[in-house]
Amino acid sequence: MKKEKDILQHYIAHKRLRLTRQRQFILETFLSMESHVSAEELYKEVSKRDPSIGLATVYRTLHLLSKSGLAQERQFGDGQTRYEHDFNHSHHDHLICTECGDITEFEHPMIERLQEEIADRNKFSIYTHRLDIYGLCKRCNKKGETFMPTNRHKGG
Amino acid sequence: MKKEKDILQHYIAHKRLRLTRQRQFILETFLSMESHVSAEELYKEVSKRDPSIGLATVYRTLHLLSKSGLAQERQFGDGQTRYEHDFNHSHHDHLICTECGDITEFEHPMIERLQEEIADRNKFSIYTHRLDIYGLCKRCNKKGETFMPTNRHKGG
DNA sequence: TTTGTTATGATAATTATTATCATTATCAAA
DNA sequence: TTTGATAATGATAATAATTATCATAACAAA
Repeated sequence: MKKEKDILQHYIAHKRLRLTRQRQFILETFLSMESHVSAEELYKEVSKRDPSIGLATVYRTLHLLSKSGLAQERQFGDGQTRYEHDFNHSHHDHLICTECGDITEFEHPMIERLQEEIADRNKFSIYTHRLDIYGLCKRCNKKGETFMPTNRHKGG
Repeated sequence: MKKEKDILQHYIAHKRLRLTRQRQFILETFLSMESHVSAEELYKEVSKRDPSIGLATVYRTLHLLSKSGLAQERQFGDGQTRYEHDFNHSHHDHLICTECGDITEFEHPMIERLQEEIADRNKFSIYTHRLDIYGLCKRCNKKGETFMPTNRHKGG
């Protein structure tokens, strides 16, 4: 938290912006929530403790956090942009359950390595990447055991 | 083309829907274009040769093609849903240039294999997945050579 | 303080997509 | 073939997420 505030402060100073009460409070709230929040969800939480803060400011601050490296914008296909914590979080990928919406994070260095290999081969310089695997989580797998095939993915 | 039309026909019969002039024409046009088109782009192309076809029908038909397995909906982060050809196309991933928007496809069986490994470990059954790598393509890399760092990606 | 911005909140505007609805087209059965 | 039930269409209104606008307030430096 202290560290994150420093990062924001540094970015703000660098860009000659201003560190406002709202920005600090939105950052705090963002960090206190679990990752993958939408602007609307964050706004609701922020409003609880400070109803004076507007939705537009939440959107603006989320962009600011993205640019300063504290958050990462992502779309998981439900129509709204979601924001992940992006400081002191090593890169990770996602297992997304299409049944219950549960998101599990995982890391796999070897996959990362292979991606670099591909980038090199294409003279492509990687800025970031996303690997999302969609399917049924352990629990939902169990529920539908009788009629769910176990590996419906397309061969590659 | 023949095969794709058969698939659509089969799906339509199965669901007791109707094979209309519009649906056939939209499918044809979709297949004639490069992959990763948006509804708007497809509509524009369709309109050229048949201005009577409405935008809503293009949207509806794209959903139909998705359900029948001829197209796959995807979001690449530019705000609109894009549709890929999804018949007789083996699974592939994407290198997406954040500068010029160019999308290059690639395949890497080893990465696929590692994903299955992770899924197994989490008792997760894969339905599909997406791996998108964002960065600068060969050409854009060259353009900004003087001030673009070559590997801005975060370590995993 | 004053002064010159930048940020905010309320809300209008925009954009992509979906829903509505009167009219038309399809298709199976007579 | 006609017919009749109903699915599909086109035009457009509605929705939802996000962005722009703008008058007012807050900040930071002199």
